[in-house]
Amino acid sequence: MIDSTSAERRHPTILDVASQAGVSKSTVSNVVRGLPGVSESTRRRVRTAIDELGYRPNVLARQLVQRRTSILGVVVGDLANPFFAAMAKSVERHAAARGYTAMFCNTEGDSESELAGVETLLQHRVAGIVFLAFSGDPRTMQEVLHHQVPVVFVSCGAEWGDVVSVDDERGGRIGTMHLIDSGHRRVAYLSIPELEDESDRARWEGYRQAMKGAGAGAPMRISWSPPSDQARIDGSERTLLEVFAGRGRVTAVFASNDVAAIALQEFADRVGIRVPEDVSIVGFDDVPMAGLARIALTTVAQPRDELARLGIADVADRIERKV
Amino acid sequence: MIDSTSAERRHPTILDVASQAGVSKSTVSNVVRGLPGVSESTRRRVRTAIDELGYRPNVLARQLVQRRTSILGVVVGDLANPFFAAMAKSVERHAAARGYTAMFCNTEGDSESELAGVETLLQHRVAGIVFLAFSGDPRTMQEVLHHQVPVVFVSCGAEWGDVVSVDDERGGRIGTMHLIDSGHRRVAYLSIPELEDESDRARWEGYRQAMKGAGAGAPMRISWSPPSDQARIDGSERTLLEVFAGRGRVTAVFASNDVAAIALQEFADRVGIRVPEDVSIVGFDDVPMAGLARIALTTVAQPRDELARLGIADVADRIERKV
DNA sequence: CAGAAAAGCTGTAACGTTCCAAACTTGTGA
DNA sequence: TCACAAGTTTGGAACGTTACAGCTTTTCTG
Repeated sequence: MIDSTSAERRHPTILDVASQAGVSKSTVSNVVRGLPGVSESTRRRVRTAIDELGYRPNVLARQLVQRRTSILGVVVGDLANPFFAAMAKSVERHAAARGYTAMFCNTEGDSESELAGVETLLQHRVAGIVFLAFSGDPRTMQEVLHHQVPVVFVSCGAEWGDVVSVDDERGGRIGTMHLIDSGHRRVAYLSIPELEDESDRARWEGYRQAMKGAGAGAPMRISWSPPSDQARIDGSERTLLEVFAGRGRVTAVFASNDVAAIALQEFADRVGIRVPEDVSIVGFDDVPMAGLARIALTTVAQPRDELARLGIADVADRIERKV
Repeated sequence: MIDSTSAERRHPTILDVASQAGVSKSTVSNVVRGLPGVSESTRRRVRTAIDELGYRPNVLARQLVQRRTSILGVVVGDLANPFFAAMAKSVERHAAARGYTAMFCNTEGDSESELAGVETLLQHRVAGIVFLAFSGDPRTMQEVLHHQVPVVFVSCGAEWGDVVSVDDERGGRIGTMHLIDSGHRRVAYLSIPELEDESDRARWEGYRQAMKGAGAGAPMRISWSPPSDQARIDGSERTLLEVFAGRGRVTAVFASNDVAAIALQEFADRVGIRVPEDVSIVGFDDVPMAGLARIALTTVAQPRDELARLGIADVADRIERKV
């Protein structure tokens, strides 16, 4: 028995509009796309039909025949990380402003998820990809290169494709110099293993240069994974603790990013090290929460919104063949 | 003249694979989708061809014929807001786990962008929509209802559609009770106008009940937009200052969300009000940064990840007609 | 007023899949 | 050896658009 009550209403198509308005689908298509060569009266008639039926063009069909979408893939490391969140927001905004829709994929810094995410994006035939984080995995690179999709790396490094980013090396130098100028000699460099990438490398380089140039102490690199369970001090933390105690202790830290800086600050609080009395911290990125009064964190600001704008402009231009 | 050097290589299609493997497109389709009824030898041959050509099925075409996508629209208020960021991340993760790709649109709390965003999602024929924020605009409602797309509101209210959310009223009551139990009588309720929604209303209701039930002072509502320029104290802040000074001053604040709580904390720092000595603050949401040691904020936790899971499960089940 | 040009409109062929009924292969038992 | 079933494989019709050549009209032009 046919159940007529649950008759599934379907999206009206361009043909429905065409017959309702008494014209051909081509004409409807022209009206929808705002092309010239349609008389004002016809245009009105079609518009009315569209409103009456609540017609919305099927982007999928459109994109299938045009062989390109208006979707931009965005690969992000961790949406919950304030830096990425702020970046993601800007990217979304600029993409929308240029007529693109953003499709995000979160990698958690894991190259498997990154690969899976990129694969999904490519299957959706995204017009371009914006990397806000990149593991460097060659498989991902292969995948992207093979599909010849315009790619831009924003604020994260790669040895291929366009890169839009602040001068990390310079930033590293500036931040470190700030500490040295404040009288510190023993300045350590702190990074989080999960977030180590090209940018980190460049910042480290800037740090090294500054230390060397100023004749300060030997460069010292700390790679530390903040524990998720903040309850107790584990082995790695005991080691960390030594760095700030005893002879030749470090008096200042240049953190590769604000997340590291904040984690360190928090660690210091926990174990009774005072900031900035016992140790000074400078971060990188200037994520929103770094500005909170109680987290007195000196930081090297990144022009996030500008980076996002440039990144989108780059892919968009290439998609639209303007370059 | 034909420029053969820049010959634009195109994505291989199912037909390319078919001829390479010497079978029909139907067979390739069956292999790709892992359907039974294909001999092992054929399956292998097709797989080889796929690898050789780097074939990736065109999701657009697939979805066009199936008349449904595996894209989930996610409407979010402000990606840079830690609460939404954390939520968005969970949503993305759970969606991916169930085979859906998330397409975000950021509304900035503006109902025009919300409408535009939803329209875009609908044009992309998303399989469902998850609202993490909703303005209540009837036009948005109309749009969604007309297209009969499964919708779920996570942690934000609406008078229609499914809602997954914590019991805001109860949360408001608990948070307020906590303050009253600590001996406070004059407890104010603080919200940020831009973030006022159904949830806020319910929390306010819980607050009111607690105040009334405990025979504490009269309910007092503060609606305050934290200034973006934190440099100087403007008019609205002068008023706010009065609340915490003089006779009958407020000794505790229940903040509608952590963003408000943190803004208030920051304000207090700036003008020299000590927390919790001079005033106690309880927030709602438990956003990641609220846990930072130096921001000693009491907060009513939201089971973010659980909410996200439930939300996704809800739409996904409905999309898949399991419900 | 013929002929040309312009304007408006339409029909058909893609786009790359899935779906499904029909057509082949085998293998089996009578 | 034949009929029949089960297991494979296939061709063609969708899906809802856009692109574009071609067909009518209408409007100029001399």
